[in-house]
Amino acid sequence: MRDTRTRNARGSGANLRTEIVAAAIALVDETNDAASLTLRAIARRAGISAPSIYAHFADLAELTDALLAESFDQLHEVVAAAMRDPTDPVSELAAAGQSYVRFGWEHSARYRLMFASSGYAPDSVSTFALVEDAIARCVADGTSTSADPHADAFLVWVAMHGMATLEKPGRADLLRLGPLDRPAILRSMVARLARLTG
Amino acid sequence: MRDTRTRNARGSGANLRTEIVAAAIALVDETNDAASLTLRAIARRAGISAPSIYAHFADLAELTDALLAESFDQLHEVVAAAMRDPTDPVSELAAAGQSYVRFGWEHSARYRLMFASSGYAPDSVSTFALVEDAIARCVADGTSTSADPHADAFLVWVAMHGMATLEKPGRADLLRLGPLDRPAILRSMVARLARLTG
DNA sequence: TGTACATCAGTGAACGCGCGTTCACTGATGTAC
DNA sequence: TGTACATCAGTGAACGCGCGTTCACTGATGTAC
Repeated sequence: MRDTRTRNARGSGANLRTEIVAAAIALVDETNDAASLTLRAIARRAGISAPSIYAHFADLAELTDALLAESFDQLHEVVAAAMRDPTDPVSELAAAGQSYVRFGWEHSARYRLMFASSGYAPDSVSTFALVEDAIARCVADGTSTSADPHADAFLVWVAMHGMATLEKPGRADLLRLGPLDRPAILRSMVARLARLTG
Repeated sequence: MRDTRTRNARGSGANLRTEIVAAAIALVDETNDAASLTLRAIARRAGISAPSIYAHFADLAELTDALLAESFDQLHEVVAAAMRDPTDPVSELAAAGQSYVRFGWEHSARYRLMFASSGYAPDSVSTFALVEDAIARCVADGTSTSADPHADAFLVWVAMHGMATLEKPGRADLLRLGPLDRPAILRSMVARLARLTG
């Protein structure tokens, strides 16, 4: 790793900042453990020496902030992308839920870190808005009887968050639930909380 | 702390085990940070030397397991106690939800630790059963139209877990939700997911 | 009843480790003359 | 066109710290004779 890296050309040293954040994300995703996010481990992963990080971040906390900001951007983009395919608002809402929960499952430690300390971060507001808009379109469509899409979007979000963090594929038998149809379970939750008809 | 402690009488050295677990719980609750759970910090908090822990636990992991087991017991007892007061099943279900979520808020770091690594631990099954029974009583009562109390209890649980970990009092303004009536929000979620009537 | 002894509930010092951070430095490269 | 120099993108060694764990020990106390 350290051997293969070639230094950035003069004037483009800022590229390393992006590489460092990417290395931190790869590290927490692969170890699936937020505790492995140390400054030295991130540097090793990025193929640089530990002090090099200080040219781009004041300290580890600032690096973590950048990781979180990038992660919220990714989550928003994943959900927004999933909502582009469907043609009706009910399917959009379902796609939002599935993609959101999938992100939580696939990046478990990172997702938990995103919501660990600060409650829901300001950066999650834009993703919340996607859900709210979808419910509003369902109401306009006649497929939701929600009287308050804003409040109901919050309920849906809480449910998505619960699925993303509580349920981990492979442990279902503990509750004698049999093989769980997770997409169906999430659809049920979203349908009831967003007051979908039919 | 170290000064005030007097050693256990001969034959009751096992008492220290309980004290160590209590110290670990106090530590994670007060710092609200699972990373502060180090063997040395726990020993300091318990007023003993670090090596003393090894008489009762093979290593830090075993101590953490004991902390988690005790915490799941506490959560179960909190929910069970809250369900003893009400006289109708709908109120029982509401009380279960409120007490569960309150536990998550009041012991935030510890609650997250409980569900961090292993998904929902086997120890949570008994608490799940409390919810399932309450829904079944609602059905028998005619106050729920649930066709599958077992599956719907899972949905309710996911919602409770989501509330317990996502929503932290004091940040509501971020989503322009105004002052949130959290008990009412939780009641809405439970009512819709458990298919309560009226 | 007195005393030697085994047992129990701990302690203090030490180890090697990875950590965040600091400091003086190095070597390539664009720029001024 | 050649060369001195400033700048940039990093590096290597070192620091003090808290950590988990090991080890030899200490001192009180119950028990056997």
